[in-house]
Amino acid sequence: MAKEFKRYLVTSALPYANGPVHIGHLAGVYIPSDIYTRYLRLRGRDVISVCGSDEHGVPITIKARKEGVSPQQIVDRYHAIIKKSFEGLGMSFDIYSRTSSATHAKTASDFFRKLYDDGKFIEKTSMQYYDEEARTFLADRYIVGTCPKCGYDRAYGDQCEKCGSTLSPDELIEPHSAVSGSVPVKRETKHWYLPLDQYEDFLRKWILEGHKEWKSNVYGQCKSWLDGGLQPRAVSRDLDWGIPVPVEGAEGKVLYVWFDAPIGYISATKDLTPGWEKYWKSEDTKMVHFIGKDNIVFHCIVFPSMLKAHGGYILPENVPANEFLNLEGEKISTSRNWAVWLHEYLEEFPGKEDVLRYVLCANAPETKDNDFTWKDFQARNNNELVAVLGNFVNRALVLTQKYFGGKVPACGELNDYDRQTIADVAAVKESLENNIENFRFREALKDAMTIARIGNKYLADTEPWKVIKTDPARVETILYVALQITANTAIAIEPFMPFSAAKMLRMLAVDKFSWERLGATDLLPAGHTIGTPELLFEKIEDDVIQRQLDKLAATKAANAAAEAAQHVEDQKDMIQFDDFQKMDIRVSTILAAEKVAKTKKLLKLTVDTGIDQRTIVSGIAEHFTPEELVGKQVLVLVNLAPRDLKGITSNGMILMAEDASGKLRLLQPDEKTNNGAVVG
RNA sequence: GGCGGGAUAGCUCAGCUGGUUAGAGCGCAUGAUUCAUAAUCAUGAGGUCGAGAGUUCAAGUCUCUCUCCCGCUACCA
Repeated sequence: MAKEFKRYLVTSALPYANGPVHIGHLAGVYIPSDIYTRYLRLRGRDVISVCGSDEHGVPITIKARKEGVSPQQIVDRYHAIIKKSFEGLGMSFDIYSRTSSATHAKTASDFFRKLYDDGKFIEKTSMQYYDEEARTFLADRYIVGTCPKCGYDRAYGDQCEKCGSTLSPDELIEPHSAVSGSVPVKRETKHWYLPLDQYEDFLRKWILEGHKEWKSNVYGQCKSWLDGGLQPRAVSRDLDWGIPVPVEGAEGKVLYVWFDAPIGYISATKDLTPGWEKYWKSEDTKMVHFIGKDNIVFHCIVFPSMLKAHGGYILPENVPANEFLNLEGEKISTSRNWAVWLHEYLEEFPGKEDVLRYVLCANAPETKDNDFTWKDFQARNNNELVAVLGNFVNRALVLTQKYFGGKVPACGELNDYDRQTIADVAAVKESLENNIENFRFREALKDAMTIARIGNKYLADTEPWKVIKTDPARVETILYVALQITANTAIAIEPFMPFSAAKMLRMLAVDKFSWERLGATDLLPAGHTIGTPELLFEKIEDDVIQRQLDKLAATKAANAAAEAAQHVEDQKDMIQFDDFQKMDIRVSTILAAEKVAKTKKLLKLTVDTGIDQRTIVSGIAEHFTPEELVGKQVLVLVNLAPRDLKGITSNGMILMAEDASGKLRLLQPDEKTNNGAVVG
């Protein structure tokens, strides 16, 4: 049932070049991808691993504008940082490319053009916001206004970063352009859509029937999308940063970043090798996409549909998406600087690349979100890498130096226990391979460590330091076996910890071992002289960990300060007394409150305004329970135009104050007052 | 709200198509040991498998309801 493949194409999600890479990216995508790739290489398979920076899209242009530099300067900066830090961690991409390259521009452009020429797109015109002053269409994120939910006055047209609500530009109060500050107008614009609905049958068959072996989070998500019905998806944008839509009359339009990014895998392969086509167009190539869970739909639904529409390309065999990694119990956030940045780690922990690789693999969010803590980092280093792996290697080598002057002793007759130990080591191979090929890297890493554990036990049980006094010949055999186990360890840890594996080879004075020899007992021939033992890993002391924790605490304090500062919003524009007089605010009493069905935030309130009893729908269900509201007096803006929410007409607005943490408070008279009392 | 994923020893996780006393690593306790970076080895104590119902001779494993966490999604003044 398992298909045979002649070659492998491994892709890793393109990091978005508006910031450096952090441990979340590594644990979710890059560490697994590198382990997989290195493993395949060791086995002598034909494999290439491609990656690169994703350098288009709106957020980069916003960041550039904020800093007063060009988008190109932004991506140049982060591309350099990311590329260098990946190298520092030992990521073994065959190529790390970028989507601002000439190859990519041509590849993506040609790809679009082919689909266009073959009539695979549908064209649609729609009304979009347009900035007349800057003469440009505005992406949702370029429209800024007041959030209708929380009142934050710098909410974007697609999302409010204060309260996290998803928005559409139409919902913003007083929308204005982030480019010029002018009030945008709606104007007609044409875009190209990929009719995903036409690929439903194909996707259903391919994924739901053909790939039941995919991870449950991936399969489930795909099923959810397919069952919900797919919609045509726009693949172009009105923007001046990106790859121009290669069609007449498409000035000012570029390819949607999610259309061009996955094509980046193809262009990277082209830059790598003239023989790129055999990796992308031969059915006997196994393509695997390593991504995070936020990317599932693009890699399982959109990109495959694009490839299918184009024709001639293979589809991914598997898309092993990981969940997310948290940091010290909180979500990693680039904007809030809540992260451990790879480039900083490499500077602060020189020579400890493998420690990070080990910890992130051992704690990878393979089945659910996980938490990275510095304390766990320290414990895994000290109790596992130092105590189990480093210690075993050290014992074996030091004993060899001590008793045999660094020469591998001859192997005498093996007893039953020796044979059993050797068999135990050999047995690890199958499990390890099986786990890696099925993307269970945590388990695979455990397997690799098992070899060192077996080694420690072997030495404890055979006690060469005692036997040397009575039976030196037996010690020769014991250390011969122990050294073979050491050599086996070096092979097994290579995909996970390449730096340490290389160091072990140096200590053993060996060039390389082939993976296929894992389990062998003649890796180091008798008489071979090994090198000088060094420590493979070092203990990490408390003060080092404390420094990292202090750093995070400082970040937290800085964020809190920034939030507090941000909270006191600028005074709004002056108004005249008459403007204020227009507002009719009354003291009212809440008579009844109930949750609006099928919503999370809405409460349907019945209030007595003194004027009448009326219904008001308010988005406060996350802050108040219906019970605690009933009987309370509040201030109500009663002459606000009615608005329908979830089919219920809301006649007015309850006035609230929001504190720095986002919590809402009711405003009420300090003493019970008659309903209908005028506020002014 | 809809959909998907997750909830198993103090911590991080395994538990395949339901079947004897629920496993591993770390931590903890006790003992052994000293070649080794006070590392190692052995033994042990820790779990009403998120809550509640149901199907079954038998459920962590199937069904339903609920709670919490994460993601996607949605006309939430």
